[in-house]
Amino acid sequence: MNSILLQNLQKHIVLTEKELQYFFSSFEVKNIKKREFLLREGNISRGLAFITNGLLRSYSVDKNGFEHVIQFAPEDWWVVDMYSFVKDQPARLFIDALENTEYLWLSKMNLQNLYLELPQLEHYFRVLAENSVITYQNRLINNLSLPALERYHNFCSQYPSLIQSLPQKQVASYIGVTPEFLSKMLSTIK
Amino acid sequence: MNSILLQNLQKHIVLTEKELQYFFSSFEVKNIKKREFLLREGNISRGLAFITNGLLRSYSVDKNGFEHVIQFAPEDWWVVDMYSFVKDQPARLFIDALENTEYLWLSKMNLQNLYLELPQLEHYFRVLAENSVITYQNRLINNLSLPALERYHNFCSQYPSLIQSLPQKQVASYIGVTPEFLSKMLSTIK
DNA sequence: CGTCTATTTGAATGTACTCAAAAGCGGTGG
DNA sequence: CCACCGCTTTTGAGTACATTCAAATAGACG
Repeated sequence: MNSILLQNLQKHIVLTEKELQYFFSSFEVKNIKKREFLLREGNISRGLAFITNGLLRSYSVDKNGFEHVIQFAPEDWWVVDMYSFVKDQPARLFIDALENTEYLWLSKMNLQNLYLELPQLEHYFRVLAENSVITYQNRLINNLSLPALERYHNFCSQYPSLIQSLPQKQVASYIGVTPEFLSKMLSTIK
Repeated sequence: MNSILLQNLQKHIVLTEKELQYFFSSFEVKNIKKREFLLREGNISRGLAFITNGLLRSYSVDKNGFEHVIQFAPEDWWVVDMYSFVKDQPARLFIDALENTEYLWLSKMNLQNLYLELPQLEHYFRVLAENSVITYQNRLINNLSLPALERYHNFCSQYPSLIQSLPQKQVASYIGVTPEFLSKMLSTIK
C-alpha cells in the first residue's frame, strides 16, 4: 500500500481498510528508465500512471518535429493522455521519462471495476479532473496574455522544485519558446 | 423539466422520475440580455450555468485591457469559472452574453446537496470535467504548435455552427490573434 | 577521455502586433 | 424609413517579439 498515493487519496475521500486493500490491489508497480517511453503517439493509452518516484513528461510533436511539453509529472502526480484514455483513440501525446521513474499503473479495466465497487472514486477522480481543468485554463490564459519572459517567471514560481531538475530546453518547450530564445531572455535579465 | 438538459444528462446517467424531479428542482431558470454579465472578474462564481438558448462567452482581460476568449457557450453547454467556483476565490474571468440568453442556474449549495442525494451526479460531472480537460489540452497543443491560420481553420471545422453567429473579432480573440491580423489572413486566402 | 546533447551567441528573417485611418454595417431614434 | 452613431472590419506602414540557421562552447554520461 503506497503511502504517497494513500495520502493523496485521503485528501479527498475516506475508505475502510478493506476498501483500501481492494483499491491498491488494482494497481501494478512499474518502473521505467530515463528516456524510455510509457506511451507513444498513435498507441492507445490503456491506463493511468501515478508517479511515486522520478519524473515523467507528456508532450506532442508537431509536423515540423518540434516537441511541445504538455505536462511534467513528478512524484505525487497522475499522468495520462486523457483523450486517448477516455475515447479509446490513438494518442496524440508521447509520455517518456526524464529520470528513472517508479509509478503505479491502473488499467482502464481495473478502474472501471473500481468505479463499480467503490463509487466514492467517482468523487476522487472528478475532483482531480476539475483541478486539471483549472490548471489548463490558467495556462491557456497565460499563453494568450503574457509575453515569454513572464510565462517563464510564472513557471518558476509555480514549480520551484521542478525548475532545478529540468534541462532549460524542457522549460522552453513548456512555456512555448525555442531553447535559443529562452537562453537569450535569461542572459538579458542576469 | 428542461428537455435539453434532460437529454444531456441521459447521455451519461439514468435517474428515476422522482430523482429527475429533485434534480430539476435544484435549478433556477434565468435570462440575461446581450452585453449583460453573468460574472465579473473579482467576484466569486457561486454556481454553474447550463445554456438552454442563446450564447455566452467567458474571457479574461489582460493588463493592457485586451480580451482573451476562453470559451463560447451556446445551447447545451455548461459554463463556469472553474477556479473561482471550486476554490471560492475571486474569478479571473468575465462571463457575458453575446446574445439574449436563457440558462439554468445551479448554485454551488444546491449542487453539493445534489451530490449527497444523487451520487450518480459525481459520475456525470466527472465525465464533463474529463471532456473539458480533453478540450483544453487539445487547444493548448494547437496554440503551441500551429500558426494562426491553421488555428482559424481548426476552429471553423470544430465549431461550424458558431462561426456563423460570431463577430470576427470574437473568433480572433479565441484563436489568439488581433482582429486586424485575422482580417488580413482572411483576405489573403480568398 | 571522447562523444553526444544542451546551451550560448550572432545575423538574418518572419509572423504577428501597433497605430492610424477609412470603409462597412447594424441598431436606434427622430 | 431614413439618418446618424457606434462598433466592426479592412487596409497600410512601421515595428517588435520570437524564430531560423549556423557555429562555437559547455556539460553530462558512459
